[in-house]
Order: sequence, then C-alpha cells, then structure tokens
Amino acid sequence: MEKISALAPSDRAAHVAAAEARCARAGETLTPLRRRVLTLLLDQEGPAKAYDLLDGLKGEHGAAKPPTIYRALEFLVRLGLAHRIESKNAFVACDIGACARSTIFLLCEQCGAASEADAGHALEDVAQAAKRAGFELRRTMLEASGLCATCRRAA
Amino acid sequence: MEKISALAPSDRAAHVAAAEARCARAGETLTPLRRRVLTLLLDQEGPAKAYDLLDGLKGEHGAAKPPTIYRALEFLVRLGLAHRIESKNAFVACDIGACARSTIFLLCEQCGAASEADAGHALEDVAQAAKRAGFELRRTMLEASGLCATCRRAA
DNA sequence: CGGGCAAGTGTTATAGTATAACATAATAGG
DNA sequence: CCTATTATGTTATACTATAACACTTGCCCG
Repeated sequence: MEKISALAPSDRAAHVAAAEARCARAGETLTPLRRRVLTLLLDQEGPAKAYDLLDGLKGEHGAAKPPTIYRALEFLVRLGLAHRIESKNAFVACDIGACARSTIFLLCEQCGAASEADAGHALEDVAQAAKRAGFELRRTMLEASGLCATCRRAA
Repeated sequence: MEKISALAPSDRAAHVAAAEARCARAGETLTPLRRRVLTLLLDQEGPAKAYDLLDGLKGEHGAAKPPTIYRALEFLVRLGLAHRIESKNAFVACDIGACARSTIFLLCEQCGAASEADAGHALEDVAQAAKRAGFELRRTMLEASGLCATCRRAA
C-alpha cells in the first residue's frame, strides 16, 4: 500500500489541469473556489474533514461558512474529482489514474491514511449480486478498514 | 431483491432468541434495554436512524438520551446483531442467516429499503486487493445504492 | 461479611456534521 | 437591455455523536 501524501507542486498542477479538462468535457466549470478546494484536498496527507477544509479556506477567504465547502465538495464528487469516505465523513481527492478502474478504499485505523486500491473483480461481483436481486445499481461504495503495511510493520 | 419489512411477531421472537444465544456464546448479556432496541430495529421497515429509535424508546422509557441508544447500538453492532449503514448514518438488524456469508447492502434511493444480499466473491476480491497492498483487513463495508426491483417496476 | 471492581445505565453538556432557505452577484443568450 | 441560469454569500437551524461524570447492581475475593 502506498501512503497517500501531499503531492509535489508540479504533480498538483498536472492534477488540476486534468481536472480542468474533465470539467470542460462535462460542460461544467472549475471555478476558482472549486479549484481552491481541490488543491486543499490534494495538499492533505489523507482524508480531509469538511470543517478542516473550511478552516483552510479561511486564511485567504475571510469567513467561509459550511455551505460553501459542502457545495464545492458536492461538485468535486459529482465530477469524479473527489470521493467521499462514508465511514469517516471525510473526503479525498481522486487519484485520477486509479479512478478509471474499480477501486476500493483501504483505511488505516492507526495512521488515518486512505489509499485507493484496485478492487480487482469486486465491482463485477457486486454488479452480479445486484442483477440477481433485480436491483439497478447507481453507486457502489467499497471501503475497508484495518492496518496499512507501514503501521503493520511498526507494530 | 426481497423487500426488508417488519417481521411477524413469531419471527421476531425467534430472531431475539437467536440473538440471546449468540450473546451467551460470546459471554455477553442481552439486557432488557438492548433487547428492546433490537426489537425496535426488527420492527423497522428499513434502516433506522438513531434518534428515531430513541423516540421509539421514549414511549415506555421516559426520557432516554442519545448515549443510551448509541451504546445499545454499538453493542448490537459489535455482537453482529445489527449493522451500521455508513452511507446513511443508519442501522439495520442483521438478517442472521445472511450474515453467515459475505453480504452487501443494496440501498434503494426511492423507497429507502435496505436489503442484505449475498455479495458473491466480492469479499474475496477485496481480501486479495488488501493482500496485494500489504494491508491487514479488519472490517469491510460494501454498500450500493440505486433502485430496488419494486421501485424499478413502478418507474 | 464487606470492600471494591466491573458492567450497565442515567444524565449533563457539548462537539461535530450537514442542509434549508433566502439574498446577492456574475454571466450568457435572446 | 432583460431575464434565466449558475455560482456564491449568509443566516439559521437540524441532525448525528461522544466526552465525562454519577449511580446502581452484582459478583468475586479476601
């Protein structure tokens, strides 16, 4: 498992550029506010809480209120640029490469890291289970918690 | 997909008896309060919110406060008698039969039903993904939202 | 017996997460 | 220009969850 860490500035720039392109393709716009929230997410070492991001905005932005951050996050999630970690009420920037495939979040209970791993065929299995049940799938959430490789070695 | 619905009283009784046995095996006790919360869960048509269950307690119990219900729920989840639906901040009684295997929750966005379906090999795939990442798995959460068979037919 | 530990519950207070509803600004197309 | 749409600002409040401490009960052990 790779530790999720803040990206180097250049990687961040590339990431933001890719996000920009993705928005354009979708006919939506990555406004300054949304871009700012995305970079805040990219700067995080792990999943970020909404209210922490809100604090991050405050330095430059005066007094941002909760709806501001929740709307930006909702946008980023809708465009597939970020994910919501349901079991932690937190958000992570999407690793755009990984996102192309079926992914699962591995959440370390020790260090808080969240890594987006390839879920192999899990998503297909879920799709089949849904099909058997006559269920129309719209969104699938796969999350697992435990100990990451680093913390396991330390223990 | 079978609709999750309130169980007939006799089924409920059997369910509670099974829960009792399970607690005994684990060396824990299903106290009156915990039993009451479990039956409240079983009476639900779908996932129940903590504060709704709290209201349910109030009729007979005077003024139950939040910690009361959260502690009971924490116990039921710990014993595997209930599940927490992370993406909805809600709880469901565990279908004890289904729980023996790998399950996924199919959450209908229309009617709110939650059904516990067999996840096929998804859990094994997740275990493999974790293994590849050197990650020690402790808990896996599989949730999917969409439209259940009934609501799909209605649409 | 009786002291004290452990488990369960009661109670108060507060922390943390999220959204409704309405106001304002900016921009684009007719 | 005007007006529809999208984005953001702002106020207030709803919803979810836990910390911390008090009290009771039952049980083990000295």
